[in-house]
Amino acid sequence: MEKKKLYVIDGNSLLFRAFYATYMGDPSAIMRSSDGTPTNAIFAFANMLLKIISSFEGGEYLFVGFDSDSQTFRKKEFASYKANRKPAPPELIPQFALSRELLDSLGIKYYEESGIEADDICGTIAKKASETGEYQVEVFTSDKDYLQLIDPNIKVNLLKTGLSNMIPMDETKMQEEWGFAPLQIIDYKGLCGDSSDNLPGIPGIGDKTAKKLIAEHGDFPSIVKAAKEGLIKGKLAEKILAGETSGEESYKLAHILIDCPLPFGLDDCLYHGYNPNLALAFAERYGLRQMASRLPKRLARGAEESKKEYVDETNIDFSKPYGFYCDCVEEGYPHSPLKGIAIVSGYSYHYFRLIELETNEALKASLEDKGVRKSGCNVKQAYCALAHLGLHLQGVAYDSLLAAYVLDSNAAANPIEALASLGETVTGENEEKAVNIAIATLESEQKALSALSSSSQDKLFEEVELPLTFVLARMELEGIAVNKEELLSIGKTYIAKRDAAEEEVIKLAGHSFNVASSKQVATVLFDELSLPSGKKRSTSIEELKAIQDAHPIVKKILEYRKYAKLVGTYIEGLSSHIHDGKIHTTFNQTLTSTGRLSSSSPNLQNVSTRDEESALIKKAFHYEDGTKILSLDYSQIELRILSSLANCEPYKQVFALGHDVHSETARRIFHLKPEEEVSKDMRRKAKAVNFAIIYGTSAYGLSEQIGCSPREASNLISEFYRHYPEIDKYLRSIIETVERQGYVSTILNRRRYLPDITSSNYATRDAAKRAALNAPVQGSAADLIKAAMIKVDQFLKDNHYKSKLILQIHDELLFALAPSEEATLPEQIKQIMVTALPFDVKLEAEVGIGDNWLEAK
DNA sequence: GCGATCACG
DNA sequence: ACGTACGTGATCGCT
Repeated sequence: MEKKKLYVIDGNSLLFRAFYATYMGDPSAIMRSSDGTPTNAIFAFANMLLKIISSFEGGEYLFVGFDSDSQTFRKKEFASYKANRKPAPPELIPQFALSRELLDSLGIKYYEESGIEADDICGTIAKKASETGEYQVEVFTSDKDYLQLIDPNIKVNLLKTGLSNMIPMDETKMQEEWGFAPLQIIDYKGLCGDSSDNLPGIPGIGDKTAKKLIAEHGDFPSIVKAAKEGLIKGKLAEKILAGETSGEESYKLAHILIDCPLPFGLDDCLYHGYNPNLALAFAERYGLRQMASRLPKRLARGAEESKKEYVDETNIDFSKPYGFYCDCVEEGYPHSPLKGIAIVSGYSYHYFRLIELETNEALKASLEDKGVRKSGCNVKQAYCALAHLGLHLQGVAYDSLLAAYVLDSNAAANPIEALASLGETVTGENEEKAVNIAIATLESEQKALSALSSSSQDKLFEEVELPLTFVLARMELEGIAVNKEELLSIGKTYIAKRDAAEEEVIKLAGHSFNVASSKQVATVLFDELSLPSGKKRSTSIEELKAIQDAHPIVKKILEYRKYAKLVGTYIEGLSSHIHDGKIHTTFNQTLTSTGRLSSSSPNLQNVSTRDEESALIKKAFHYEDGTKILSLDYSQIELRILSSLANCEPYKQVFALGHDVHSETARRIFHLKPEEEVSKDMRRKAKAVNFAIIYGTSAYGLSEQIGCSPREASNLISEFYRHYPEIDKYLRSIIETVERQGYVSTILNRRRYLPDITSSNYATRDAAKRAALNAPVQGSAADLIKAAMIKVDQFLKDNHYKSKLILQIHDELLFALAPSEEATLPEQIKQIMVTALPFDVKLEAEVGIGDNWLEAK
């Protein structure tokens, strides 16, 4: 029989921890809501609670116990009890009341009572549950007294530092760490006391002696008895007898009550989920944006209070602002046909089916009227869907999908989850769902816009992401020309080579098997041919390259893989997306956590380019009417941005002088004299060092990359930092920032939240650190090219150029270039690109023009 | 539906 | 002692 789960939290203990974990020693720097109320402890406390309830699957019990501020029996009986305890810091005091509000808003049961302490309440609840035998109890506290509660049904999670670093203690762990049973912590406290509670214990007895005495005599009374009877000798006995009274007092005080009469039962602790309206109102009132975005939506309870009634109304006034949602056959796929459009104006709504839309001139005119303010969700898809009907969507001032993404790039990429992150629950199917998305979009608008403005992200939203969505829509609609016959003819040579390689592999193996199966490849290589395998019997490129000289089959397998990939993904994959001579990709604008775009169906951002033979695929990308391909590529964009963000003069100087950055890094880290040449190998290593810096340095990773010892790699990194100390300083400040505020920012205030930065797991936390180091650089590069795309698009439109922006590949823009514009346009676009954002470093872009994509590079 | 592999910046 | 560079998407085999 599965046991029920009960989580018991010592509220006071955790609030103190939460406060100091986010305090940083400066009262004026403390996190506050807009009205000045300190919220740092609440922020961390909420995160901890949300982490716990996010793991809930239903049927869990959760309870928080608090100290009441008035007298407790302990204080009454012992004047000195907790007398030395510093009063709570003034910034924490208002947060005690807030914590109750927080729990109410999350629907979590809590209790406090004058005269008893949190540990007695928690102890009583925990033991009550344990005694039924039906519960597994998890207690959370930083107070070691709680260890006495441990039994086969109760675990105590002791918080070490901060809130996420905790040690789960059970009977076994207790024995290992303390050398005695849970209940003996009381005897221990009687002997040693507890300085934080001002309990003296027996003066002169410390940790070691206490443990020894407990091991020899068991409990506190027996120890005193032994001393009296002369079983304990000398100075130690004297100390025990002299300190008996104070020890007795400490011993008594260390007992946690487990039988307090409480006016509620275990059933009242069953967690039923939270009311999203209450929880979001709380988060909004105190500016706790992260809390809003982290509320697990599975646990949201249907809002009890009656919502304003929306009515289905065909007669909508299309001249007033409205919300809308274009309902397509396939959600998120812009080329998918429109089924209908949901419109919400005031408290009226209507779902216009395709046929109703096509015959409603007022609605069509209004969609194209830039004077009518509209709020949508996934406006890029709407723009494309309407464009297919010949309608030019204008006047959109808000997109809830984009707003959710700007507020938190970890928020989901689809409408339902994005709206959930904005606090709107969307239900229903089909037409009803479309209407509800439009309603939720309208209802999310005010709070999302004010959240954007309070996080200084309003410009990013209004001037970058929203205008960009229309640029992307037009790029998707425009597509790129690809000649299918040429693509397939290039594919024929790949197929021939793939099949030849396959035949060879089978021959060398001595029997037929599926070469495309890595599992079967592993069997052949490692079992049948007994070739040495790296870890985990991996057959990845790196592992195979390492053993390619051991047997001729290995190179043939690599060859097979290369051509199989080209045929499967690029020849067959791409040609299936060619319609009427063009490929229309989808740019996902709300997917990546750094701010980059991604491309899918098909992905045109990963078309082969690195080796010549594979890059031939790009030859098939060309126009039939003389239109050329123009490619503009930012050079070393991430390194330039890093030098600017870090304000590193010597590094910026490399770019200002137009020097080769990898060679310059090589000169420095290998201590070359001015007249000495940079060897190819040095440059290769220096390039790897530069990348290691952007990706978050790890000496081991770098050593694997360049094939040297971790020691040497570590030296190279140190040398880099020695020459570019500002970069060292900047990267350290990034870590400090993410640890303090939980997120990092780009030049345009794009944020990346990294909740894993507080993980108790080293690898998880370390990965979060590397992501934090990379995000401002990768994200600012994304900001730059997005700003450039909007400006270039505007420029082409303003000057009636025929050339069109057709692809973005992170640091590269691809255009369909009208031959008549070849002479002047490329340079003008380049100027726009290198000045799109004011980075304090010289930016460069390489221009390439050709009849096809390969030639343009 | 997921892991392994490999394509890109 | 840990585990080992950031961000993506498509295809395949396998369960």
